[in-house]
Amino acid sequence: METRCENCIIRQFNSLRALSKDELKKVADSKISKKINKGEALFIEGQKLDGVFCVREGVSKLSKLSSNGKEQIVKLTNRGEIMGQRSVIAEDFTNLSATAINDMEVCFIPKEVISNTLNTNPYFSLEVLRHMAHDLKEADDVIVNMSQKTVKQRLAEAFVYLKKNYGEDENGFLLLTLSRDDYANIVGAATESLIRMISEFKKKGLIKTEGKKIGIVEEEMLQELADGF
Amino acid sequence: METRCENCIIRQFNSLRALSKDELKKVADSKISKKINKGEALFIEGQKLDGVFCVREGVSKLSKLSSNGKEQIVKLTNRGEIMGQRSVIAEDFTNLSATAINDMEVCFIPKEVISNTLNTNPYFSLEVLRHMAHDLKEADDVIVNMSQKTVKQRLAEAFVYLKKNYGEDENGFLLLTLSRDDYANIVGAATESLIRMISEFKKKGLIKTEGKKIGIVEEEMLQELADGF
DNA sequence: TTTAAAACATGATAATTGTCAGTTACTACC
DNA sequence: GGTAGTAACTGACAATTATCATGTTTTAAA
Repeated sequence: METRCENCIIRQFNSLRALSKDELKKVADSKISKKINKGEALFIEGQKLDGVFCVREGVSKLSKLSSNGKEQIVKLTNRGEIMGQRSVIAEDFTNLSATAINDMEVCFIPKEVISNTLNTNPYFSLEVLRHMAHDLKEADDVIVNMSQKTVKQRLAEAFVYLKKNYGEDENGFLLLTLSRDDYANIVGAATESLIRMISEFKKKGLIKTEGKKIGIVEEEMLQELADGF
Repeated sequence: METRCENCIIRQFNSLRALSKDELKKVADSKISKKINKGEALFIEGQKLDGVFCVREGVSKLSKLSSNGKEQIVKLTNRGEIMGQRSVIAEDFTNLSATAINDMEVCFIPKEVISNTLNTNPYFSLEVLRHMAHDLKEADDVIVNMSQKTVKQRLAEAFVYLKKNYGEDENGFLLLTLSRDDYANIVGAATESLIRMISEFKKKGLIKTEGKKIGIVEEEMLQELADGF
């Protein structure tokens, strides 16, 4: 496993690319590489974070418990993303939990390095700002989808999203395999309702399944469904 | 009306407080004061913004149209807030429309001034970052509320929020008067459903109404209702 | 390999919310 | 002061979604 950030291609995909050589060296010297197993938590809602996580490999879900005890998944992270910035910047407890959906490889970067750099390198701040601006826009979209679309539309949209962002294998099944429970927590519905909807999609030939695995068969029709015909 | 930013107290409440004297002077020299009448738009979803708005007086709603044509209100702005930063920072079209809920007084600040300052003053960037971090957290909360709470719970929460953030008059009516339509677009429900729920709350003595005006009678009970008892 | 636990699935039913159709009340403008 | 137009409201009904109960399959561990 590559241990020097200077040689790590992942950083090209996130705000760390704005760092100078010196700054990058500091990050590399202080960072800690970690392996997180599927199902393990990176951090939990309400915790104080001492740094951020840079995702080298694997996918995690960012979720939050509602007062009724149900989990709501707010976002899935991609390879190359930095997690926990919001909390470190606002010097606040995390408002979300992060859980590995498959085996992950992440680098933990202590907050001191991050905040020092934020105070001195405006290009880095700007990069972080751009990333956060993007997250905020996506969050707004999720709000609108949640409140204006039906569960069916949201599920159709989720399938299209998962194919676009995580791809599929040679047999046309989504590379990112989620449990039915996770699907329910993404679209914000009862697990039973969600399973029924998956059955319905399958019956209509929009998707195919093989155990947990789900394949997108009719992407255009799913997209139309998501948009409300 | 005060015309020099140097003397404007409003800026203490937003990221502009991180500006140096020189920077502040530049802002003051380039800014344009505007009055926006109730119901008028500050900007519209999909537009390219040439700057940001600093709210001196009045309240606006940030909303987005869903594909089915319904409006979803994502956020109400407070006095002192800066609007349009996300779009200017990301050099992106606005994803939201801003409409005045009552008569407003705002200052328009051209984007060049903002982006120059972002590139040179890390404290300003950090302030903007903190503000955006706060918005992002709130957006996450809204997502969870939208997907996990009932319309009744969301409405109860909205009433408590409006009282806390905008206060009430001497007779116990909310200072911020919204149309039933706006309420529906905040909680994400059909207008008829929302009106029915207002009637129900009134019948139960949780709120009182007088035309459009709404007064909070049983704040604790509303809060409990919002939390799911 | 058996067995317990978890995940997946389906049916029946109830609760929530939306839609359509219509009435009443308020507001603004000639 | 009449009238057009919009907002507020109500009823009846339909669609969507949650809940509870129960059975089946898959997974993982003893």
